[in-house]
Amino acid sequence: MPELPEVETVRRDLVRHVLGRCVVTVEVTGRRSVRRQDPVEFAGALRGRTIESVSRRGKYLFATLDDAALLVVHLRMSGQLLLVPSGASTPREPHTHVVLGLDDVSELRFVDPRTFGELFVTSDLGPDGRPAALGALGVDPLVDPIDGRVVRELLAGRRTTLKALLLDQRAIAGIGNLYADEICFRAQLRPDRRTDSIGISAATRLWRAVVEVLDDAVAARGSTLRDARYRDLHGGHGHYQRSHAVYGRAGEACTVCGTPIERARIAGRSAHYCPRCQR
DNA sequence: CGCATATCCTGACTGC
DNA sequence: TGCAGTCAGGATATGC
Repeated sequence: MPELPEVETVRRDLVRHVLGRCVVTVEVTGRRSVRRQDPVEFAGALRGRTIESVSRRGKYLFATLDDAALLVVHLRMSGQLLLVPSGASTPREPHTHVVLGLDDVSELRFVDPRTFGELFVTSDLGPDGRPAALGALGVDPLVDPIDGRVVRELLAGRRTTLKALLLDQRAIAGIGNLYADEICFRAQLRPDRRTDSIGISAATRLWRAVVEVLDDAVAARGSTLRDARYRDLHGGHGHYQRSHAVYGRAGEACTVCGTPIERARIAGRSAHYCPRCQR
């Protein structure tokens, strides 16, 4: 499931391969993937536009068009953006819902079996330059400069579990279930630890873990799990799954102390942690 | 406020 | 082997 590192990997691939490309054709076959606006309006807003930059905040991708509108993409659970050079030769995968034909005869395809993902084009931007239609998005650990004071405010500002805080996109944007668990492990903090009980040194450790885990995962081009739901722009796998310490490892030995990794339900999600290394 | 739960959906997995 | 049932999760809405 694409989280910040996977979305960032796709963003970098897009910057490399579709920047400056003009959208020539737009085909919407999956209505659910373009559900915020009329597909005809969506197609009209894209056709003839050139992609000038690609940015990201949390798990949202934004492609800035030459008329200053934004193409917004969220992959949610199973969405993939695939760039296929010269359209006719490569058969479309099942669940291909949107196809953008580009002026270099490549195709940008949106494939999404579970149809939770979505695309839309908007010019209605808030004062922060982000689409007004999106809910509040918190700090992006790889985009926003952040100091210890901000981290302590985040932690003290709510009485909840660490896991719930990490998953709350209004607080921190980009972390999902997998990376939340890996971050807690790296920070040596239990996912069910109350945020208001985390002191200054642990808070420092936590933020270092957030940035390190996400940086490492981006360097590894993200995590592709057994279900192979995440692919990069060219259909390739990430390999950060090889570095997972806890996620998906319930019952297996902790890589540090050998204690079996436990799995519990925290904040409505499965959580994996080492009961010995994490306090 | 915080938390749980339901919703959307399909594919992978589990258990009989 | 095959089939039915369960689980997975990102964002959002709603109820307690």
